[in-house]
Amino acid sequence: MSQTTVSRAINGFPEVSEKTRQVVLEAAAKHNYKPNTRARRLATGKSMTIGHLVSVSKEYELVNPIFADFIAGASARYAQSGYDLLLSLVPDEDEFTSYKELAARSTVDGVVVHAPRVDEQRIAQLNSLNLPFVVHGRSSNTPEKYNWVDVNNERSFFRATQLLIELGHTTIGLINGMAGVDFAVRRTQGYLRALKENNIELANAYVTHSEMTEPNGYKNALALLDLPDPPTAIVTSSIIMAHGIKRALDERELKLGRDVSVITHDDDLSYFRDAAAVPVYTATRSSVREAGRLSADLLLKTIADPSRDPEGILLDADLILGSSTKPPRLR
Amino acid sequence: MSQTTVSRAINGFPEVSEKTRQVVLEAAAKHNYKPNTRARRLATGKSMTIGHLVSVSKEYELVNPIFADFIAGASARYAQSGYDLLLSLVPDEDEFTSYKELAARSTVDGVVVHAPRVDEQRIAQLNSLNLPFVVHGRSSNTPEKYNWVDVNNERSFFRATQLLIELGHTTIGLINGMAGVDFAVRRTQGYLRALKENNIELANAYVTHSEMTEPNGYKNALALLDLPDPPTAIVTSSIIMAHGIKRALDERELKLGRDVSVITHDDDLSYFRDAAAVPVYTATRSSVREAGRLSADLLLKTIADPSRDPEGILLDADLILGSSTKPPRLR
DNA sequence: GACAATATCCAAAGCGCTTTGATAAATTTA
DNA sequence: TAAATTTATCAAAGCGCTTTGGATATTGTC
Repeated sequence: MSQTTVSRAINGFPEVSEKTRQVVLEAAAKHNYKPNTRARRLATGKSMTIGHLVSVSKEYELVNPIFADFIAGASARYAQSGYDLLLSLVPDEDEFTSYKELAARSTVDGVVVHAPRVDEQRIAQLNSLNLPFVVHGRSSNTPEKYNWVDVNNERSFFRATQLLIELGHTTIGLINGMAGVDFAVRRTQGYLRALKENNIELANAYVTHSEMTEPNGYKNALALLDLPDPPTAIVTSSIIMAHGIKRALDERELKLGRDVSVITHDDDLSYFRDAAAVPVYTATRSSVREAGRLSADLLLKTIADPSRDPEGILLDADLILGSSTKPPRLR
Repeated sequence: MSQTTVSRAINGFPEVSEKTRQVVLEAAAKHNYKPNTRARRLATGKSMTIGHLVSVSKEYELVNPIFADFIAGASARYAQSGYDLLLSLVPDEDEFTSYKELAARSTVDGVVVHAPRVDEQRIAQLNSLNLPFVVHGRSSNTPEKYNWVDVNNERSFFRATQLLIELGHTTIGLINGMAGVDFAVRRTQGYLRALKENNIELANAYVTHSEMTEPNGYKNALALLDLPDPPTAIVTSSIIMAHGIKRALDERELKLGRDVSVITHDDDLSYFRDAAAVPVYTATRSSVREAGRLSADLLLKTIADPSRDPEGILLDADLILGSSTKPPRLR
């Protein structure tokens, strides 16, 4: 039997009779034969691989735990379509070089861009490389067209802040992610808009920016509590920071909700699912795993049809009421 | 200039003169030429890829956040040696099938096995596939030889429990990971040995097993606190669970340390680094990122020389004193 | 039953590199 | 200066598939 027939039988082409196909498949099963990945990729000219480059800052050396859930969502879709997932942690200064290499060597058929900044260089660069990509998040100051999947950060944080104001809070802190990262900027905008619409003016010191770690949540909460007029409510960008905030409140013998209200953004991470009937934290919730799925779908569609117009998918976070928000105590 | 010369110039073979090499390299740089990954892999017969299969249980759908840090450690080493990292989340019932496929198609040159069970089937299976691998963890009941990198879990939890006993605690709970997973079993053994050596007998109810999530830490802590004779100290397997335990203590208006002592295992996750001068939690600490690095080194060595005898690397966790452990209060 | 149409199958080319074995040029040795 | 080495380069084979363009066998049509 010829190689051609075997190849067609295995890959489901119609040119081969059902009978022959069965014979081939049985023989393949018997010898545990599977077409060699490397040869197949060379012959087809496709890498059948999606790259996820996660940039790691030299100073911080952090790996954002939301990647685990995002990738879990994406990975399932890739598997369904026969794609592999290539994960690479690169020092952030090497990031574009890495993309260029992936493209030049054609190691991957597409990439996902994580944590875009407000003025994200990578997007124009990737467009010029002609490598299909999807951005998880958006980049406010980037005129280019590109595929993206994002949460409505501005609106979410507007609503969160608005809710606190409606409860009677007027001194509200924001413990946000790193300055310059797009989602953090949009969240600050939403927070500021709510204050403004309610004629509340607050000093810049009520907003902090840092990597979203537990220790940073703690440290920044203490800083806010040490202000001359400490906030009675705090909005924060991550449930991990919320845990740090909680620790700061404990240390100051303040009770979450009663003494200080907290609203957090909740990515619905599998290890921190706040799924009680009444959640611990009032939260703007949006599953990052779902975002991973959608990003993967979008990328696979773009790879299948590269002439496709870039698309943006905007997810709306739910505002979930928990027990961490109450009206402010009278002073 | 012939293909041969170009190939040799780029890959640093000595058969080409320095002058020619420079000419080639300059031309390559000018046209941004990089050898095609697919073609190179087919020609060399190597995939230059390491697979990490993370099994995801259908019921839980959890992604252990320690993978993020483990992989961060491993990824750096792979990059140094020119290897790519293939990440695949597979439903646990399909796991062996996935390994078999990777081997048959020779998609990867080696794999890392995560979260081995006490009686881990995958090890014998992988040995039979002749696919180089390293286990992160060990498998107590597996007679096979294999490469592994593990923490001294038994000893760590023995020391942790011993410390609590020395402080005067006699009723000590253990909030552990899933039953059957090797590290959890060894930790229970260490805990039980310390109790036994100090002639302390406790009912089975003082040990709980579950996925290491925050909500499970909370739930299991409440269960322990509801026992007729509640523990004055708790040992737990993850800093994420420790946060859940803390929440349970808050709810019961018990103070961490003063009312209930807690010792946790601390993987030194980048988002939960407990690095204050006096850490919040007394902990058995061992960097999972370092484990990732060591696993990668071991795997790459094995791939380079497949006849190499399997090696085991045993890391000792540090016992770090924090402020979550105090002598028990008098009742 | 002759011819067209269709269903099956196959030989060979090609994917873009690495590597082997050979040749030509430069250098050393006698 | 001729022969023996060494150095520098190249032509061609091959990695294990997919795919193209034919060839052959089968079926259908009038």
